[in-house]
Amino acid sequence: MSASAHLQKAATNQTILKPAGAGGVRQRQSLEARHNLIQATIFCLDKFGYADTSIARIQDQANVSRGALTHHFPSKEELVIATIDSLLEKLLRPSLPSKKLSQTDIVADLRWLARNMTGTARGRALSEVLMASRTDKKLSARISTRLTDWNTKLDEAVVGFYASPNGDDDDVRQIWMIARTFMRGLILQQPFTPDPAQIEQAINRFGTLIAPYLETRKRDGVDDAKPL
Amino acid sequence: MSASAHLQKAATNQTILKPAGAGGVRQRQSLEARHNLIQATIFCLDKFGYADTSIARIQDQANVSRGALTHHFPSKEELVIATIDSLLEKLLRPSLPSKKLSQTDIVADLRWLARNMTGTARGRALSEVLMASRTDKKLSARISTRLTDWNTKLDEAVVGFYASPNGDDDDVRQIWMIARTFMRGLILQQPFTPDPAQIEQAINRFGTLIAPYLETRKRDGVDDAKPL
DNA sequence: TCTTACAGAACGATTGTTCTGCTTGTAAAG
DNA sequence: CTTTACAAGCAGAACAATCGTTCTGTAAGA
Repeated sequence: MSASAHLQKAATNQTILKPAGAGGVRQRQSLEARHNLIQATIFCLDKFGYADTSIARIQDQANVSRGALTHHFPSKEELVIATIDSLLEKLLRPSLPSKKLSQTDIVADLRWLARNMTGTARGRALSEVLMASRTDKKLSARISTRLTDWNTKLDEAVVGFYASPNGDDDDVRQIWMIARTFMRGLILQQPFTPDPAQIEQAINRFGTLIAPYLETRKRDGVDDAKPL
Repeated sequence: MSASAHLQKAATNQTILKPAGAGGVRQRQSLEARHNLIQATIFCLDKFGYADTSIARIQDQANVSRGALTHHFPSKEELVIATIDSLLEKLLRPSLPSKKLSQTDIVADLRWLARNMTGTARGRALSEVLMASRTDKKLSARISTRLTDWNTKLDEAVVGFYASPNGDDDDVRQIWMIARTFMRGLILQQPFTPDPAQIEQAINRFGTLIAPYLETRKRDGVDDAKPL
């Protein structure tokens, strides 16, 4: 079975029209195995870095056999792609059952953003893949459209929350693109600035820098995803 | 017994002119080999990334034998450390024979900063090592003091060029720390934003964000290094 | 019965390190 | 200045370990 077919199958399985909880023992186990492998990949990317994330490490972390892994993901690249898909989906629509957008405190939103990008295993794992994709052209070719699409979706979500004082939505997009870039840089800046307090202060200060150019938009009461 | 043998062979050597002021032919060759190996390492880090920068690739790029490489650097870690030292030194004191600090145009300085950190092989190579050091604790332990020291030196240089309107030098340090973080983030943001023009616009915009909080200090005419 | 899900051995290629042997610059000894 | 001893510089084979992939065999749900 080809790799893309695998992915398509996994995607359609999620929207299968079956009674909740059912869906076959076989299918359920398979999806669970896939999920475990992806979680293990995220864990290894975060803990060992992209360079030292090997198939053996992942299968060891996921507690599955080598055969099971290669069955679900015929190559390492497929596993990485699937992991990225999982990362992007989770990072775009995080579970926030109780906490909502602060609306009034941009700095608080920035802190939330920083926490998602540098304070979680998912955020750090994505950074590892992003850095690797810079030189791995084969990987880059397969994820570039996903990343740009994701970025666009993010921009649209942000525009739904914030507005520019001069009314230009592109300005909002640019400000938040700068914010995201700054957050990503924190991962690389950390070795230079080991003091967490200094990092936090920088985040707060950055918030005051961009705050004058952002206004909170009137919300419609929809519990949308947070802007990342 | 073999002494006379290779002494006769040694007589076939061409006479080498000693360069005036240099410390021996042997030493010079050795330093040159080290330099070539470090340059090759930078090249490979930039082109192949940290994960795919192997000893074989480096020795191939530097056109030296495996024995020569292991002679100068007994382990890969030593080579990486030496490369980092070279990178930090070059990045702190770049050669700018004609161009000087603009003094009046902060955005121009930011562009120069961005070019040094993301537009050169050295800057990208350093980013690769920084990302790798996040999970490689052995490497991190060996370079952490170097990095923090380098960061401190950078801050001092920056304070020599810029001042805060409120007179607080720490504020200048913080602003430029934010600027450096933003620049580092550009490397990770690039896969999301492939359009170079958009990147450049973001840099310019970022400059306008921090410009109100920076004043150019009266310079003493010293041709110091540019702040990075 | 047949396909899916999995287990695990085997594969060649490549990793970084260690080792042996040869060449050669250098400096002390004559 | 010549001779000689020696360590530094270097070439390359050999090493075990690990890489990702491919393969055959087995169990079980559909």
